[in-house]
Amino acid sequence: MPELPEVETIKKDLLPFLIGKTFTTINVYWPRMALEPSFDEFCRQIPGQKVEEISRRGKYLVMHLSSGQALVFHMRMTGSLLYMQDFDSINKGIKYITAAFGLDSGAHLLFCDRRKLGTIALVDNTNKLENKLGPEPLDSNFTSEAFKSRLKARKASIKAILCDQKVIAGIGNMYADESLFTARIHPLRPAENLSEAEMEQLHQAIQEVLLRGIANAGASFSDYCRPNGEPGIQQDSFMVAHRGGEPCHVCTTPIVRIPIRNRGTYFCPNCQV
DNA sequence: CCCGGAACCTGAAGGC
DNA sequence: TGCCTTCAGGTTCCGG
Repeated sequence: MPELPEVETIKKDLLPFLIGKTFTTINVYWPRMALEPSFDEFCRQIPGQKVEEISRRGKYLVMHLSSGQALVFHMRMTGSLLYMQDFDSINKGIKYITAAFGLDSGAHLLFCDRRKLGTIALVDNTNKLENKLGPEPLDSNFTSEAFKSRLKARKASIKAILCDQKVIAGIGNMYADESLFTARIHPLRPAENLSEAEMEQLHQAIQEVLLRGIANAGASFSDYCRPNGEPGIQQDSFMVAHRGGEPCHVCTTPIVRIPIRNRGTYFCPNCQV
């Protein structure tokens, strides 16, 4: 499930192949994924546009186009972007293609999504995106003080708060669990009850965990893969995420899985208090 | 504003 | 072997 490190990896992998290239064709096989503007306009306005820049905001991948518009991708749970030098649009055994972009280089960019929940929007500006997202956890302005102020008076569990994109952008289920393990904080603790020291530990843990995720090119537990089709290796470095029943790396206590907000949450009941 | 739960999706995994 | 149920989790919407 692509979270910040996975989307950052996709961005870095695509950059050298897409910058300066122009979309020549667009085929959308699952019309509901094209959110904005109308489906017809989406298909009409993209051909002829050059990719000038690619950025990431939270879990969103943003392609800045020559018209000044932006193409905003969200992978949700099972979406991935594949870059293919010689995709012939007939059938190469690639499954779950929901949209295919042709490029003037002859290559193709494929959006593949088993569960069809991923989305693409063609927007005039990213204001709407900015309005629903909190700060970037790896930006220099995301200070420990900024983090603390966002946890104040929040009664919900710290796990739920970490996954709230308006509090911090880009953290999802896996990296929230890893951050809480690293900071030795129990996921069910109400956010407002964390001590100053715990909030500082968690602030640092978030950055460590995300940077490691990026260095390892993301975690391929599910459908996520890099644009060249290869998996990331971060899943091998996770301490608790998706490791229910396995011994904790620190104390050997079995990792526990509980639901929080209907999300599987993994933690060490001995290390995290 | 804050919080929690349902809906959107469908392949994979597990039970019988 | 095969049918059936449950699970997976990011975002949006809705009700309290």
